[in-house]
Amino acid sequence: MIRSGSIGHYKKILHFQTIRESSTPWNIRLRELAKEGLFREGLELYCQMLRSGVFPNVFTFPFTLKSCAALSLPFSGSQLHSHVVKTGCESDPYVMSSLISMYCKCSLVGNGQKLFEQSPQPRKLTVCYNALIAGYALNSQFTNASNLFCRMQRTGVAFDDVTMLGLIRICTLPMHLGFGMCLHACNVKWALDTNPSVGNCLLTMYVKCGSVDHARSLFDAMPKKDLISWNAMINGYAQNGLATHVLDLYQKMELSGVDPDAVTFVGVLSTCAHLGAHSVGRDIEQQITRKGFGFNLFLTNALINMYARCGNLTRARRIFDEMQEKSIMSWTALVVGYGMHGQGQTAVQLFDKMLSTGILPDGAAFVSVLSACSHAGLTEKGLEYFSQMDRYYGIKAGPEHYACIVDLLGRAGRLQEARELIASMPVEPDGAVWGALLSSCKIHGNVELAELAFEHVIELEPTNVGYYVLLSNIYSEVEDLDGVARVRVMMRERKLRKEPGCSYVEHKGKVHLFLADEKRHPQTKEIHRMLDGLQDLVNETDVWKQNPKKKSEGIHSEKLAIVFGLLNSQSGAEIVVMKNLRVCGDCHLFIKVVSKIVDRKIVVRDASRFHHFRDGLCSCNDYW
DNA sequence: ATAGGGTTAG
Repeated sequence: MIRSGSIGHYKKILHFQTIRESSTPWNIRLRELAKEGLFREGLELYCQMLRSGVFPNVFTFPFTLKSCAALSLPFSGSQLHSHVVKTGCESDPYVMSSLISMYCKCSLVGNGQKLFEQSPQPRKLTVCYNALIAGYALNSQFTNASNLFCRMQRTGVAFDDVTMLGLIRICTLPMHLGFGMCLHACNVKWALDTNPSVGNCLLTMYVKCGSVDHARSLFDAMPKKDLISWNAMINGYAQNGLATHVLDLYQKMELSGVDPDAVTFVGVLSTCAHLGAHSVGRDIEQQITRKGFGFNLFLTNALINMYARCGNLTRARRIFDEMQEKSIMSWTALVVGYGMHGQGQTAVQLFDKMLSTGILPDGAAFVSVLSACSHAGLTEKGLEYFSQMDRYYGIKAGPEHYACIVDLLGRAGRLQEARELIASMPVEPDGAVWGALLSSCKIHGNVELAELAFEHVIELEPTNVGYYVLLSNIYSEVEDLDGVARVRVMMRERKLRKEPGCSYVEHKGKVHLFLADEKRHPQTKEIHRMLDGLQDLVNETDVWKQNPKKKSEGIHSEKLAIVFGLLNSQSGAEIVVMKNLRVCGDCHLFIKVVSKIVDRKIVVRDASRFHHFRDGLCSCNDYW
């Protein structure tokens, strides 16, 4: 393995002027290694080349510099820079652009900039401008990049499609989307005909700005779609939480004969994780194994995440244990999994083990462990972590951490403390923070505080129907019918309709989605027949008759999903229903009784923390 | 034979 610094030892060799072996075969091998992504091997070969007394030339450095950039080894990179100077290659514009790019990718934009400015004007070719513009883009320096582009035009240096790629990349914030759309307008021809990269880059820009619809129309309009186009679109949907679109597009991709690669699977797996689509995910894993992608860190982490969120912690753990190189993503994904499935102790132990391994936690890692503590009722432990965040690790708590702690205190019944914590927050509380307080008020039946939390949460997220439903349920639990009516009026005034609640069950690699009163499912008749039968049985039981809280509910989506599960799963297997708890009404008692009657375990999992529902609801006919 | 650039996880 190459250590940064080791390249320096060979500098002396470069002084000797003897007859030398040709560098050509070495350069060719270097090119091959770079192409295969074997960057460490490439750098080792370079050292070997110097040891053998072979002189590097202008064809050598681009490959080695690329390796330093890819591995983010600025020290080795700057040593290569000195080799470039020693061998007189610095006057070569291509080597210079490689150097600029290397510095920028190692976050040393200043060095790249200095190099660029020091070089005389005639030597600054388009590639040099491109390298620096891309470097600015990589380091989110919007103004510098656009200024350099202006300067390029003033100086009369031609720009090309690669210049455009750099410029488009800086428009990933909604505030810059206007500029990006101008670039799109100017580049229609390139984007569509010549170079799919430009289209892919524009597509990603739209996705990152949240304009998925723009991205999709561009995608549909591209005549030359390559693998990366498909990946960009699939991952775009995945990042914006449009689960059905991801699976839909993935299917279309397979049909159109494009071979998915590791990047494709990362997006699809993340969607499976959010949907709890365990068997789709397992299917993907088999494909991955067949294709031999097993060693990709991104992919392995995506797999762990998928299994962990789907509740298959044994499998997630096994993949995790077998990894030779773990990243913070791997640990966090597993902590999230244990936390989600009620194994808070294990989550905490794992998090502590991560710390003892020397991995520094980041903000997201703390979110995972804090939420695990809150779900498992490990209140003190959670508060301890929270206090350590800034003190030991210098991580400032964001609203997402406060939301966890409010939830933690709230579940423990410490509502006043939760409220005081919100008041003391150095950052503005967001909807999730007040929402957590509101949910806690529902658990503990605190109407007064609920009203306060509701006022705030509605100000921040006026169109989030879930909160209205939550408050209405709080009122109805204390039989405050005026309250319920007030919420109804408020919703009507704001033209908000309660989104139909939805539930789904996974069966044989397909996700079957049900709305309340859903009649479009192919098995509707059977389902209703069985549901009616069950309801009759339920009505006869003593538990049902004696419970004052029973309600004459309508046909909840989860009832349909449960019955579908009963009809289609093996006898004895547990029925897992995913449901957006915040929007759906409850039928706990019904489930409890049915579970006794049919002697099956029925698990209802909360899927509402995933914002994927809007999408699912729109296409309730999709079974895949 | 050399350059700059597009897609990926918690």
